[in-house]
This record gives sequence, C-alpha cells and structure tokens, in this order.
Amino acid sequence: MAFLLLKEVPRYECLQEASARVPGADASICGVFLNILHTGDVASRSEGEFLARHGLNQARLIVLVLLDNAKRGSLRSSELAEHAKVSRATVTGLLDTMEKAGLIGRATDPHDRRASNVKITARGKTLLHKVQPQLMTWSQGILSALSLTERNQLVKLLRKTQLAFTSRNGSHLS
Amino acid sequence: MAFLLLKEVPRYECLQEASARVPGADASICGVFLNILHTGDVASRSEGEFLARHGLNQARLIVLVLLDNAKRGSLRSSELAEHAKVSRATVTGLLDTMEKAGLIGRATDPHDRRASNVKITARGKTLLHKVQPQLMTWSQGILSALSLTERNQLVKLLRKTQLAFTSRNGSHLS
DNA sequence: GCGATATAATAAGCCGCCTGATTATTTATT
DNA sequence: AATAAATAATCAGGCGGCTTATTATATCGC
Repeated sequence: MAFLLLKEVPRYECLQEASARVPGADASICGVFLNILHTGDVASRSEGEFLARHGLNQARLIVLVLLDNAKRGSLRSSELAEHAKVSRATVTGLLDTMEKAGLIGRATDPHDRRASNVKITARGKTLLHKVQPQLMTWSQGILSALSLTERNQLVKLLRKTQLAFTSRNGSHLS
Repeated sequence: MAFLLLKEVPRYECLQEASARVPGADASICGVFLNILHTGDVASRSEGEFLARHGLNQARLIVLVLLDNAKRGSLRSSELAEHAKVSRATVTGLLDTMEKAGLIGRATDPHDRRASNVKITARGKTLLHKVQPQLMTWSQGILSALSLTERNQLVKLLRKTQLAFTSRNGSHLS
C-alpha cells in the first residue's frame, strides 16, 4: 500500500476535491475510500518505523512469529510463503537476510533433500520476545484513543468493508 | 503498505492468534490494528488491479489528476512530489515512464532554466477522463455495500484513528 | 528400472519507492 | 564582478516486493 495513496492529508484532500468534479461522483463513497487508504497507510508506516528501531520490518516480524509458534519447531520456506502471503521467491530473500542477521537458521530436510527446514534461533526468539510486548504497549498507547465501543464498531465496519472488496473481486464483476 | 501486512485473512488470523499468547496483549486493540492494516491493504490492492487494466497505478493516476486540475496548466516536478507526497527522485522516474507513454510532457522553464514545467498531454487527458468515471462507478459498486449511515460512522472512526497515529508520532513518545 | 511430470527452493531481472550525492542554474553577499 | 549559498532536477545505489525461469530432487506410470 505504501506505494501510493495518501501519505498525508493534503494528497487525499486534493483527490477528494478533484473527484468532486468527476461526473457521477459520490462524495460519501469517495470519502470512505480515501480514508480507508489513508488510515491503512498511516498505520502501516507507523508500525514500520516502530519495527525499524529493532532492525525489523513487517515481513521479518511475521516470519519470527510463525516460526516461534510452529508446533514442529520448524517450517519450510514454502509454508512461510503461504502463511505470510508472500511469494516463495520473496521468502528466499527474506530468509537470506534474516539468516545473516542470525535470527533464523536453515537445514536441509533429511527426508526430502529438496526442502529446507527453517528454525528460529535463540537470538531470534530473544528479539521477538522483546519486541512483541513493546509492540502491544505501543499499539495500546495509540489505539486506546478509541473507546472499546468505538473499536468494536470500527472492526465491524472494517470487516464489512473487506467483505465488500473481496466478494466483488472474487466474482470478477469489477 | 503492500509490502507487508495481511494480504489475506489467514495471515492476520494467525497473527491474532499469536498475539493472544503475548503477555499483556489486548485482544480488542490487536483486532483493530490488524483490521485497519488488512482493510487498507485489500482496498489498495483492489484499486491497483483496477488501474493496472488501464496501464496506470496509483502514483501515475494522482499525477494525471494534479496536472489536469492545475490552474496554470503545468506544474513543476517538485510541486508534484510535494502534493503527491512522494520524494522528488521518485517523481523523476515516474515522469520518465509517463513521458514515454505519452501521458505527460516536460519543457524547461524559460524563466528558470533549472526547472521544468510538466503538462498533461491530450492523450493523458483522454485516458484520465475515461478512467476517472469508471473508478467512481467501480468504488460505488463496492462501497455501497455499506449504508450511508455506516459510511459516515466509518469515516468518523477512521479520522479519529488517523489522528491517534499522527499525534502520537508527532510527539515522539512512541 | 526409467522416462515424464511435479515440486522445493533459488536465481535473474523488473518495478516502485527511498536516501544521499551530483549537476546546472539562480540568488545573495561582499 | 566574483565567490558563496541555495535550489531544481536528476543520478546512483539500496530495499522489498513481484513474475518467470532454472536447478535439484521426488514421485508416478509403464
């Protein structure tokens, strides 16, 4: 998402203004759309900045979380790709970086020599267990600006919105 | 935002589940955070796919919109960078691509030969005026899944959320 | 057992974004 | 007028994502 829309209010205000001139425009719809994009972007960038202070980013964090929770103690890179919803090729690069940083380790599977088992290292666990609670505190500090009622309401509306996008996408009516 | 979080539901469910095990975690906060990221990502990707069918992306669209609305008829690349909230270097590359595609033109400013005036071409205008109404129809088709009341409610909550992030960021308390 | 097919991971190369350095030009200072 | 400082745009190089080969290994069917 970062690659475009609405890093800051001005951009989306100018789009809002521009859209008013488009024939058939619905101000309410435009407003929702732009605010969804803008809010997601703000949240994503904030989290990214938070994680960068620990040498992490969102993709690396999710890999650590997945490996830390793995029942078997290890996952294959293809499983990581699938659960993190990132291409396999991307995972390869991601793991290269993380391996260099000592956060994860790779070992060829003895039963299937095409595959490799990816494990979180002690160093990775330490980092994760330090960062995760801080991330919770951080997000609580921010999102407690909304009351519990507001948060529930927001989640309900967001879920409905997600559904609207995905069902429309799935049916290819666009 | 695309560069990480929550392309699909599985990913964010697994994060939600994982966060439940973190000491001090607040399920309501986590739920809001993950849903904001997920919704923004879904919306951004959907729009990206829509625009790709017309050879556009979000950054190129905003450049066209800005140029089309420019009172003077042209903008400088630095102005585009500022309004689109993208770095100047990024705008240079963006304009290179768009110039090759015949959507915009560049001309050195006669009064300040360091600067160049960027204009939308006839071809660019044609494309924009074709795509913009389609984009409206498309987003209306999706977001009319929410009632007017729900949309108003959602925008109100999103604005409050944006504020929570930006004010926290601004004060550097993290 | 052996050739065709499938699968796991990686490599190669593109795109969009970034930061920081560079070049050309203008403006300010003395 | 001449040098210093500021400014506009671009270039160089990095990162993270993607898709499309490529390589090694497994498996299926005859």
